[in-house]
Amino acid sequence: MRPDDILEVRKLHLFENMQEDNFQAMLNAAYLQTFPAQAELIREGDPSDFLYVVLEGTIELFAQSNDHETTMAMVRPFNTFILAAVLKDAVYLMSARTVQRSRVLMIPNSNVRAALETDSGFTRSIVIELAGCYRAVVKDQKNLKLRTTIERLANRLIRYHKEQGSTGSLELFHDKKTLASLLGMTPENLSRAFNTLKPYGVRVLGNRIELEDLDALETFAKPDRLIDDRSV
Amino acid sequence: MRPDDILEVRKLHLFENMQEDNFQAMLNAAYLQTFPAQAELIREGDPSDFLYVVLEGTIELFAQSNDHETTMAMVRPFNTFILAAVLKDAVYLMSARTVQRSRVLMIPNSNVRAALETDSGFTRSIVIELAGCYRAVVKDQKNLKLRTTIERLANRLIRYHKEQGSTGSLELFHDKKTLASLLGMTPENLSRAFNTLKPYGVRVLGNRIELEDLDALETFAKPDRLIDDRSV
DNA sequence: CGACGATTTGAATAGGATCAATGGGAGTGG
DNA sequence: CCACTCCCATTGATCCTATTCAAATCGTCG
Repeated sequence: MRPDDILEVRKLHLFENMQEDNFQAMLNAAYLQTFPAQAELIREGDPSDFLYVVLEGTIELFAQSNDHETTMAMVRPFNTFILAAVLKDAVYLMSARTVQRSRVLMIPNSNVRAALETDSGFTRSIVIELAGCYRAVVKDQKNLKLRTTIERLANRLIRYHKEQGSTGSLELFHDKKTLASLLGMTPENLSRAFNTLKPYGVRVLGNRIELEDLDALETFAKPDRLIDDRSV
Repeated sequence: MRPDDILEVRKLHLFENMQEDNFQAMLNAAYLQTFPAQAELIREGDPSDFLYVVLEGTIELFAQSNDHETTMAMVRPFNTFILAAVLKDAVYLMSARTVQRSRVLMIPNSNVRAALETDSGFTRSIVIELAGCYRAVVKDQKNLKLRTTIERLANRLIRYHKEQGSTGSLELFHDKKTLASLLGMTPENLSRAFNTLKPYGVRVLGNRIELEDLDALETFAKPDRLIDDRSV
């Protein structure tokens, strides 16, 4: 692993409270890998072997059952995925593949659990990270059960817009197909949903979306901080 | 708190790895309360103040937004709820009310976090508990996104049947209205879904459901251990 | 240029929601 | 004890959202 990579990883929330020697030991056992787009990293049902930390790129978490497939989440730097499976030493509940070329830190299962036992700073970080993951899924579920598809799209646009600096326009960092699945609808429906939002100033230019009347869109979308605020 | 209550609490997974003096300190600060049916325990959006452990009865976790309300989960003994909010010292994402008269242990927020710092056995239990909660919600979400309402009902019946000892019949421990909301459908639709399952041997007798042809039902439901098995 | 996949549009359908009305217990008060 | 009420559950009819199927368009890449 390159020295600047190490410095970068060291600064992640997950590791910042960790003792230096424990950190070194864990890093020695870990792999830093770069995957091309569309690479399958893990498959649901397999026993967990690594904790993954996304350093660059985008990872799609998805699940299948019954001949259907759905996108569960998109993981961006600098977040982890599949943490719960590692902690419980259980099988993965979701599969993961890269969307773009991505750089990923892979920490063997046993090393994570060893560090958990010996390093209380790390344990604290893990607890916070895991609690954050839990709350994210709960928000997702509220989103799914309490809103229509169009409301979900509107609120997602508002969220991405804010995350990208509220410049009046935003970039979708994944396919519309994937966005549709993430929001729990079909691609055809997503396309129609965009049309429905046109009167509220939503303009679609490929992967770039312009929000020309944020007030109107927010009035329609009724954002709810207990669903949409990632920081809550 | 009565001595036999203390013994009972001591045996919970969450506390069994805790040091005796830490356990005593925590219990001294905790409240053991009995609530009548339909009592509201917490409201979403409020800052977290207690970690709750259900000792007896049933608690409904629900959420509201946009004039709609949905049941997120039913918590039965001996599970905790609202753990993530306590750990992050954040506001609750869900509200909670009793379904039946229920006995609940309430541990103040600060005591949970103090014990987390000082007792590594407790920390380990918390991590496992939280990871379990996370995986439960992920399964719920797969259930919602990958199955139709009828499939969800069929698999839920199979699950309850197994949990209650596979005797050929099962008891719903909550209203059909609540079950409908939990499964993400309307009460009217639940009623129709039961009718649709009649050819597979599902007989409804008030709160008691008899499964007269489990094979047929399972063939229809296609249970998936990565969704339906609570132990995975 | 041609091929392929992604996106959009259109038409038909299905699944589920809503609205309305009825039946059925459980609890209440006379 | 019985009538009354209220809430839950069921049933029917209709509406609406979203899916499916089909086809056209667009853009990208070789």
